Amino acid sequence: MAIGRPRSFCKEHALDRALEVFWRKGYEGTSISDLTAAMGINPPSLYAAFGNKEGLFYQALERYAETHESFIRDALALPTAREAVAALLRGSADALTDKKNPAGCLLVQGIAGAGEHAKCISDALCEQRKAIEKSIRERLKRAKIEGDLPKDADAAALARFVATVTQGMSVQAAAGASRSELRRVAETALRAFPG
Amino acid sequence: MAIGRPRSFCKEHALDRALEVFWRKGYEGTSISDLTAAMGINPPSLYAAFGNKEGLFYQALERYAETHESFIRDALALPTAREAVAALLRGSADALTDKKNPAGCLLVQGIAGAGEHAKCISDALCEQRKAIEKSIRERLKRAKIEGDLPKDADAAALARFVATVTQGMSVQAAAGASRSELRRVAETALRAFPG
DNA sequence: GGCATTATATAACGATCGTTACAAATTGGG
DNA sequence: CCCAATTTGTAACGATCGTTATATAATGCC
Repeated sequence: MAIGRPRSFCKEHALDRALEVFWRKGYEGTSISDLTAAMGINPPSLYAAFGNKEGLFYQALERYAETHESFIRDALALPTAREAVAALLRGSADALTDKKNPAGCLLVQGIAGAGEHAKCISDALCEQRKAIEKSIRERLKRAKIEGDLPKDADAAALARFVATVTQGMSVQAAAGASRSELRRVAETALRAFPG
Repeated sequence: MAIGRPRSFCKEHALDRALEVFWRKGYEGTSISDLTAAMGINPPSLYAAFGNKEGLFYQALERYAETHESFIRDALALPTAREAVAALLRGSADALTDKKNPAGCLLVQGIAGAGEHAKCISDALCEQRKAIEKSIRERLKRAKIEGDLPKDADAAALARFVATVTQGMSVQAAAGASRSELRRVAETALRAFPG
């Protein structure tokens, strides 16, 4: 059992609030004041619970991956490459314009001004994007083996294309593009996909 | 004729230096210190010549449009829609990875953390991106009239798709994607284009 | 009921942000 | 040659940045 004065706020709930702010304003655009206001706590509580701003961001990023990127794995689990990519693109259009969340994708919008001191953050987001692209690529490679994607298809190039389109869709969403507009982008992109 | 002590630096050259910094670090990621260091001048000279940080950014943005977006108009002037879009996508791949400049596109990377106070900047970049998308859309509409694009083609959707791909390519370039990788993205995107 | 332990709120730290007084320096006009 | 005009470098402004001392409040253990 814990000894000492008990924490007066829910850590998970506070983390969700922090994620929402980082998502909306980017890492550098978010101040400790913004965070403490949104989380309903004072700076010392934030530092005691999450280390510092950078640590808090990483934890928010982790939570983001769990709660808002899960549709990617679901999509890639579909039986064929085309179904998987279609679900990924359509799911991105929907997720990026979900009115319950800030528009766009944290992995793209969080970059903020990557002035030297935020390079670690920028790198972390970049790594996460590359990990997603890799999971798409692996799925397409498997599809070539399983036969639902032509043997002469370039899995790496197709995966990069799909990742590029979703990242572009994030820029569009942050600029105010509607869900139906992004869905049309997804359908158009699908025309470049074999099969 | 000008009366008073003459300016000791070249305004255009200084603006180019400022553009390079904004391009590399984004608006909010760039400090006045960064700017004065790169421009080789002191703060009062910067403020006398360009107003303030925001004014300087707008002037840098204008210069960016003149010097680094001209390939877009050239591409759209080609005889057919397919040639125009192909040149636009391939030209983007090349421009975004030109080693003489920061990787990526100022209109995408400059967003920085759009904390309230930078909303005007964010809006300006958004407007510029939309203007480009519109010029693509107009070009495709003309192509439908001229007959080199099918009458049932959706000019707005295609234009948005092309704009989305170029914006995604900017994210990829900023993350270190190579020129040949982006060229393959361009070729893949072209497969979604009619004709 | 003290005691160790932990979280709280207030208030401040040094650093940096964008911006500007101020005075010295350099020009053309009379 | 003095004056008005403009730029220059230095140095500082108040505000905010991320972070942390400090003291008080609230808990479980003995």
